[in-house]
Amino acid sequence: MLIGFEKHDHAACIQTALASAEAFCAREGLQFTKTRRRVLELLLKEHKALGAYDILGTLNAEGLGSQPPVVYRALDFLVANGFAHKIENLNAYSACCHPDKDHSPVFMICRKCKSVVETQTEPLRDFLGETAKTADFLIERTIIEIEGLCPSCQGETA
Amino acid sequence: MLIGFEKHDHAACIQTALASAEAFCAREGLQFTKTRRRVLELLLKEHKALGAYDILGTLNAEGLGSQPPVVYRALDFLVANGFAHKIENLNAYSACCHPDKDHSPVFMICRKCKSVVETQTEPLRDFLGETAKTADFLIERTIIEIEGLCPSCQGETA
DNA sequence: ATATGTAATGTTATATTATAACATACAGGA
DNA sequence: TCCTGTATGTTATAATATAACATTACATAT
Repeated sequence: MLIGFEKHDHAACIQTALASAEAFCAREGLQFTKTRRRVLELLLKEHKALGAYDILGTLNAEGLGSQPPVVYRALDFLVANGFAHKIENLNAYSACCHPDKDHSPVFMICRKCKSVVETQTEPLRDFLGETAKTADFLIERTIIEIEGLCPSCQGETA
Repeated sequence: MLIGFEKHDHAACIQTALASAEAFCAREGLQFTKTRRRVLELLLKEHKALGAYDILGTLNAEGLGSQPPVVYRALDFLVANGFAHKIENLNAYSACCHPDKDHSPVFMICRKCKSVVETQTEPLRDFLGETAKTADFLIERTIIEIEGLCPSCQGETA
């Protein structure tokens, strides 16, 4: 299991994220329903991006829903509340690794194994803020995705 | 017409970009065919992102092709050679404003009017390079998109 | 406990974006 | 001329996403 492409205690990683989401929902009066929780669990399983229809396949097998709106609603909820992110480059979704902090994430995405590492970005944020200010542009969201090869995929053939 | 959300001589803008693409193709032995040129012209018309099917609609009306592969092939060519960029956030395409330089573009995208401004990013690039080096990640492409409201859309209702 | 309003879910259908696969044409060099 | 690589034409389908509307669950005010 990888984070920053390094091994880590992933079980703890999952528990922390779930507990954090649960606490946040309780605090904000949001419903952390069965389907929403399950989708977040699936996203947390590995540090990879999952497509909506991959997730839907699992939900369907588990009797939690078989139609696209089911998974898109759950994903919208998770993204809106900062528990997950959409990886625009892949049209796929990834659990958030830093759900507590207000942040503009930077993703490193391996084009080969689809592993996703999320890091932080204060300096870039400032720089982009300056850029936007110059153009009188109002920033609502920043998308920073780095596509390439993770350490373990660099050695392998093509 | 806008660039950096300001008025400019857009006719010149278009001519420069087309001439630059033409010269590049001549130099590299690439075929700047009728369809490829037309798609680039359409992308250059305004500093907005166009969807593949919008472009296809025009091509079809002009007898240049009616099937999706026609437009996707042209777009692939333009993107591969740096004449256009894909805006991942919109699943749409935008002409490149700086086709001569090797660059990692930064896009400011108005979610309301879909206007797109492309700027440059040396400092970010260095910073992302550092980040990637730390993680031993090999960068192949960087995607930086800022979503928000352009100056003229900020005043308007909603 | 019951009515009411809001949030969530179920379901059908369809829109939008993108590619696979294979056939044909065409240009330039051996 | 033939070969080869590039481009185009065409059919079909895959993959991603949303609209629209019906139904259910749930909190809470009465």
